[in-house]
Amino acid sequence: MAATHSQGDKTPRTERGRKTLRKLLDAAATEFAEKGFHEASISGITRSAGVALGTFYTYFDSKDAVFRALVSDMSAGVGKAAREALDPSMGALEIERVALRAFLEFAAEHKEIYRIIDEAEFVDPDSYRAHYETIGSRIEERLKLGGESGEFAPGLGAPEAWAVMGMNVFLGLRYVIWGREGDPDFEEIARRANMLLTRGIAS
Amino acid sequence: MAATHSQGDKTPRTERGRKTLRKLLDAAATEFAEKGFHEASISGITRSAGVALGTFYTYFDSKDAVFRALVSDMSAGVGKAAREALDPSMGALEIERVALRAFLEFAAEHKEIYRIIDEAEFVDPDSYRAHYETIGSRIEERLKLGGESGEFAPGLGAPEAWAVMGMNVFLGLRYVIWGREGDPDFEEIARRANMLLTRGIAS
DNA sequence: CTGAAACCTGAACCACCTTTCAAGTTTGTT
DNA sequence: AACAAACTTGAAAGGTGGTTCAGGTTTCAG
Repeated sequence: MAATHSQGDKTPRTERGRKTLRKLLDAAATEFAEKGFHEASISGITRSAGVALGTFYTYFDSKDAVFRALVSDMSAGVGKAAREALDPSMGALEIERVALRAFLEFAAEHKEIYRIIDEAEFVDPDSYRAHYETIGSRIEERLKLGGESGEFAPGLGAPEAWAVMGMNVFLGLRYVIWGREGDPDFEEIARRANMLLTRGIAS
Repeated sequence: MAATHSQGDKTPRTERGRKTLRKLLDAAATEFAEKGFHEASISGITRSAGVALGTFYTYFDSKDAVFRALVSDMSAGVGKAAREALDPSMGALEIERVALRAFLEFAAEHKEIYRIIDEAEFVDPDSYRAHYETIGSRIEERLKLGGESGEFAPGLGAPEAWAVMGMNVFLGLRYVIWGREGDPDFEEIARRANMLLTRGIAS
């Protein structure tokens, strides 16, 4: 998970620096995911990264800053995972099914995301909102495209996009983060959600 | 919003005590909603309630305890609102539409809910999970009932229930909490979500 | 009326953590 | 080799805010 931290004259200039930054980011992801933003401590992060406390401030201005860097990294990661799984040659419904499965798989490999994105609601509300609005817009575009091609009903828009996004997020919460023994696998979940999109739940 | 705090020998025994407890709970709801759990302070709560700092500990064991009391109150409130809006004589699809509209309206009147429930993920994970699992089960039951009556497809279960719940929650987030000028009204949102449930999004 | 229980008060205690900084070490370039 | 810039270090400054407590006030049953 690469660090694309936009601002700050804090970019490392030597190999050693880049390695330390990486160690700090990884440690921060773990620490925040395990304890949440407020319970997490800088000293915990630096200890787990194996560097001194003061080193942290060579790379980040504050606790908030490292959290923000993490949120934008993960947000970008989700988008990337979806984009890579998709292929414009797929049918519109197929695209939605594959996107959901890719999201579930990504979440399974990065369970931290839920905690970190969710906590952004409190620590960095703008990023939180931006995260969901970006994803929502992307879904909305896909729905509109499907409408134009005749595969979807015409007139679909933001409400349907947010409905689809909410569906996906909650299925991830239940079956990935809170997954239990005997739960259906991701393929099955994606199939059933896709069925719902295809024909609804009416008989 | 009544306080049904289960445990603790902290129940007030006099009229004055009951009034103070109420003031503290109301103040806490506002304070937590405005600032979030960690930014909120006991002294802020007591100041806003018009009592001394120490008084807080006459009624609650800790900051966590008052938060937990609030979460279970609000969780109960959502359930109550849905139950009151529903009527067994309605058709299965109609029930889902009305439940969503009732939820949106309840959320509009109690915007604190989103912040407080969401933050429970970090402060009181068990309550958070219990909240969604309770609601999910209730939806699942409705879907199964609809299946038996023939109005819904047979074989609907937890995955569909969580999909519906996610849909509802995200529509609330986008159109109630983050509502913008020119957004469709709740009736319209509920109608479109219901359309999705009725026939999906395929043409 | 009266006394015990309930309730209220707010200063002080205390534990915890972010952030700073001055001094030392390493890296990479000339 | 030699030097400046980059990097590291950890003690300590500086703040915050939850929690306690001893002493005062109010309530209400008897």
